[in-house]
Amino acid sequence: MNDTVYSVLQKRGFIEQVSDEEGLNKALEQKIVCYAGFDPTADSLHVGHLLPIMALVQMQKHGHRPIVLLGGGTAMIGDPSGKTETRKILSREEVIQNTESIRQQFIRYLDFETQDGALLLNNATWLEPLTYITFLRDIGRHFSVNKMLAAESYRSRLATGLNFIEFNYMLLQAYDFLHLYQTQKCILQLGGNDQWGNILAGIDLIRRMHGGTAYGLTLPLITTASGTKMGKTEKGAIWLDPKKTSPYDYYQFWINTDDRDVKRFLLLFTLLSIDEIEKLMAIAEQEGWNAVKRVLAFEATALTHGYTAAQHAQESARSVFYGDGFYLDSLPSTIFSFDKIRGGIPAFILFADTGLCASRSDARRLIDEGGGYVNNQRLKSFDEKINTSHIKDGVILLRAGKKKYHRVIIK
RNA sequence: GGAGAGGUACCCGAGUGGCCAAAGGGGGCAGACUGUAAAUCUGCUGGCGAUGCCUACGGAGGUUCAAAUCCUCCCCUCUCCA
Repeated sequence: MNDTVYSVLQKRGFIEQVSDEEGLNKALEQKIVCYAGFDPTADSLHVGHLLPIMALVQMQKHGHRPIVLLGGGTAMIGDPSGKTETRKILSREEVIQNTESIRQQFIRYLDFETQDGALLLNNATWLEPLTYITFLRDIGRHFSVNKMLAAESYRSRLATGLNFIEFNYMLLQAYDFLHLYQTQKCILQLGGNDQWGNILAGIDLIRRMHGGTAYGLTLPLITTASGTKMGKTEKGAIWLDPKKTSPYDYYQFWINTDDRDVKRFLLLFTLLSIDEIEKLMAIAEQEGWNAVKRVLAFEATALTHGYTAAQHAQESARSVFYGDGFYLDSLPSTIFSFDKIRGGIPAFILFADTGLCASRSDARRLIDEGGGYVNNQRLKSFDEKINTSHIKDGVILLRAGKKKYHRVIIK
């Protein structure tokens, strides 16, 4: 007997809370339609979105129909859940633009082509035409303000302040669920745990208006073993768009996973079977964690950027960390003219101009602290001149600290 | 609408005329140690070819030799009352 989706999701660590475990299990015996929403608040998805995506992937893998709901309408409002303060309201143009660029990114993960394949919808389609009075009468009357205020996502905001526009977010998300229930027979919503209240509101609305039954399942908030929110680094999010986070950096992000997180991440963010993952754990015991982290990084990169890009990233990493690392095109790089360095250019200016350092002052600091390298030779002074003698095969290899490499291509 | 409190760097938060590019903590970066891990210790953490100059304590003006600090107006947030 094959495992059901539910038990797979459970074993892999996808499940935080379920509205009605027994009922959902029963419902999952048939093919169902489920959805997860993604608000286009930026022009790319990031690693934080990966969990609901992978959950949808697992659903599709097990024969169910996933809907990707782009929040072109809800993004205009701004979800207060899990946020400590109101975020700035995006302009219409931004939302539309973001929606377009995010749309493309889902194609990698889900199959939208085959019959009954995944669907991609935008809630702006039905939210924008709503009229206020009608909405209040039809939908608004089903909501108890007392109940809403008791919801964690709002309660935590009462101290710091909650704007009325945000207060409405729950209604809109509930309405989305209702709409998908009516038009697509969608009976399950997946979402982050901070969405729990919003999801329940949808289930409730469906019951009140149609006497229908729907389910909700929330995914755990993924924090790393060291306690930080996953996928956020000081440089900002790890994006899924290769133009914003290169496949090489993406691969490096996964390689740098904390030992304690490796197994969990393999289960959540790769499609390797549970058996295979167990085997990898045995390998970690014998050969050390790096071997297994390479598998994690490769699999995760391949899912997001494709097999070839993952291979390139892996080769670059290997060459840079274990070889001389010169010929690798997937490292971040900048092209400079020969003229620029002909007369010799001070190292700190070069570091700043490539973007490897945020400013010249930053570059001076880095080099003063012994963290600046050219061709893997540590620089002694920030104004050391870099000139044509440093070019090897048309490239000067810069390095900041232990891991950040940058190629300067001289043309 | 009324009364009160407040807005300081990436975040929290001290500072109530000069010694303030602004204590302390967190975060981050670098170094050492390592396994491209974790933990620990040390240094750094606005910009500028730089023992100095410029910009910065919600915004705009003003007082002063000197303003994060005092005054005026404005904007925003919170608490209580309506």
